[in-house]
Amino acid sequence: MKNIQLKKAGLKSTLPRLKILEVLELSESGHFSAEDIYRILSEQNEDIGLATIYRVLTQFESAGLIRRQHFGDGQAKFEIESGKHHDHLVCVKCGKVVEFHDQKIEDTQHQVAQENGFNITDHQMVLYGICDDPDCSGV
Amino acid sequence: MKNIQLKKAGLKSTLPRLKILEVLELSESGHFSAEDIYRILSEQNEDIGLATIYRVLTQFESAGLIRRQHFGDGQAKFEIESGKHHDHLVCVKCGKVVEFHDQKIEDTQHQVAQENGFNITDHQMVLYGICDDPDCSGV
DNA sequence: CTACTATTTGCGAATCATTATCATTCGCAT
DNA sequence: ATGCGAATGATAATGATTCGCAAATAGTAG
Repeated sequence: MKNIQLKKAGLKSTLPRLKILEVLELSESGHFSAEDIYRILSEQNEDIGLATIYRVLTQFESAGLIRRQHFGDGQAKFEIESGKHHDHLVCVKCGKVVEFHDQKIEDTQHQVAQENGFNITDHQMVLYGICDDPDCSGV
Repeated sequence: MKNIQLKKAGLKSTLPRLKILEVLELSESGHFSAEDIYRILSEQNEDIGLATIYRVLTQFESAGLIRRQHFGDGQAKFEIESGKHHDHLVCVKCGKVVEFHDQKIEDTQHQVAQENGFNITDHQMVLYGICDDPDCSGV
């Protein structure tokens, strides 16, 4: 279970860490801000301090359990590290986030980096737009 | 000159605006934080308040004179809107920023968005890596 | 099971980038 | 030169995130 995951990551199994991991893993949508997690846990009557959430998220990130994303609004979003690299489409109206992967783009990115003498360590691509949910494009 | 540019943008020609535009246009590197601009102007003994710089940058952005970029460090970077769309390579060691453009990637992005029912309004792609400056990859 | 020590947590204060407030100053048409 | 609305500067306020430190806890040794 989750306590094993934490052990592997070199982190003591504590209630806050288990609960936070649970929230991150449970959802489909999967892109949470620290504040989101704080709110969700509060609703479950788990009184975990916001500072702890930030600390734990940073530890999870270092341990490679999660990834930190920036979508242009002020706050960082966190998602489980699935191992499968992907990029994001973000709806600027409703905030919906869709993941996608395109090998052609990935390959080209590396090629471009090489041409410019860069050794790529990471990259981020976010496409902003309006999604086709009736609530969005419909209005 | 620059005061014409400001007029066209519907902005009064004032000293702070002229000076800020000057800084943005003068440099090669071309990616400044508000703080950078504040520091540069201070060194020229132009005592322009930081609040004004933020305000003016926001106005320039709305007017389409400049673009706001987020490179993952906390602060926004601003660059002159050249009209030619491009993306960025950022050196995580020395902070060097290189611009590039690849039509193949652009086309694919639109295609991906379409497949997912998104109507793209904007996008951002940043490749992070280590550049080939001796100071960087060499050390 | 109990005691011990190093970690971890919680709380509030601190920090950083950015924005808002508001009195003063400035640009520009009269 | 005058007047008025827009722009500026200094500072307080905000939102996200981090720090500092005392109190609570996990994992371990006995």
